[in-house]
Amino acid sequence: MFGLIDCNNFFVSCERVFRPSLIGRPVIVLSNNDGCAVALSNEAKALGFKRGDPYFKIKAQADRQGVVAFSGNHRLYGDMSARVMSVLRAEVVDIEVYSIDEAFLHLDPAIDDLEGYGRRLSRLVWRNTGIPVSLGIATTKTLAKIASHFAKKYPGYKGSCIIDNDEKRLKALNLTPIGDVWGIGRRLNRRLTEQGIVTALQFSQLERDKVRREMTITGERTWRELNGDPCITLEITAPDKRTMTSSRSFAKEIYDIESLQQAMCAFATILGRKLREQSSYALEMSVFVATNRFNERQLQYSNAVSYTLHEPTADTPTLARTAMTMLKSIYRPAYGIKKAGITITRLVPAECRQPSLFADLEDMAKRDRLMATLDSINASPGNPDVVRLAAMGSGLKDLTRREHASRLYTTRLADIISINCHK
DNA sequence: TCTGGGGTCCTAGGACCC
DNA sequence: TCTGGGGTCCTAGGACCC
Repeated sequence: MFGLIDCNNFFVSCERVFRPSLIGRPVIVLSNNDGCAVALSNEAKALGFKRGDPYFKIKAQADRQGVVAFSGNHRLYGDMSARVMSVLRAEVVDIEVYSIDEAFLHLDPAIDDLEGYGRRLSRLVWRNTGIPVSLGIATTKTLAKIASHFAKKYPGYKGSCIIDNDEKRLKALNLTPIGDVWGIGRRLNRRLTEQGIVTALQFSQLERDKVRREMTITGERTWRELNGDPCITLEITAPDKRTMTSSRSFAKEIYDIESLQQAMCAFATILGRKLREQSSYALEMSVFVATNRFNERQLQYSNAVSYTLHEPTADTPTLARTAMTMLKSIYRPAYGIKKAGITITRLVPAECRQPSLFADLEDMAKRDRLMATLDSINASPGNPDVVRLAAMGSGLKDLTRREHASRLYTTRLADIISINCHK
């Protein structure tokens, strides 16, 4: 059997662990720049706020209604996620970490009371981490997803819902709008709805060949999974990333190249660290800039340039220097840049790294050692990112807005919570 | 004034090979 | 007047996910 654990309103729940007084109150977590609402508590949803709402449009109403807003604190969320996953890993046979707030599980079919087991597992995660979760159990991943929606929606399930026979399956599919099915996005939802297919049950009763023809192999897989035919497997080890991007929107339009170069250094720093984390090297890099697409009065400009490096690299200074040079070729002083970033592609694993014919191997080894040392210093919990490129200046801090940030409760010693006990 | 960031998979069509 | 057959690789665009 497959299980799908989904953390409820994950970012909001992370904030509430350290501010329990916010439990039961409307809370939202904002995207970069305090731009959009990306996570909402049930109370905030009940007030009509939606994921994706621009904060500046809802702020007045949110303030009036006592909504507490947080800037995204992704370091905290990443650490809380790791805690949740480690609790799960200790309990189940196999686990696929599917996203920051979700994991698929292989459950031992020998367990006779899966329903009770699921409830105990949900409760254990909550007890050990403070994060409330919903668990769905079924014979396929897609059905487990549906089961988890029910577990989340109806408190009666006590955190765990199981679909283990055809009667339950058909009932659940009939109650599930087609757009809520994993694999059916906005476009397909509209197309199917136009054809009168509005529930998952109706979709599952279409002719298989027709689904294959109109929705390709991915649609057919969803169809099979809904019909109880498992064809999406558990991926226990995450494959290496094939591309990586680091990009940001800025708080204000940027006209000067110095600030953009500073941002490039910050992006290169992030990508260098991520490359080294998965022991990969990048062979190609592209840099992009864009004006504010929402500002209709402004002349629009967006451009990108890409470049093949002389040899695969994961060296932050090399990435930064390259990006800054590339930036110059697309930089136009007349345009206010609202968003910029770097994408690296053609990533190769360490064992396939081929230096150029003229490479200075000693220098390469030296740079590798330097980066390893840098990573180990910056990994220290007391003070993350102490060593960085001078060209980075204050990095993205000055260029982005984060007015409602919470603390790094779990990864920075100075931010640890203190509790005052009164008699 | 203020609108996120980071990924993957699949297919069609063009380029190119023998 | 007549112009093969079979294959791979790459990329852009569209779809999806969180």
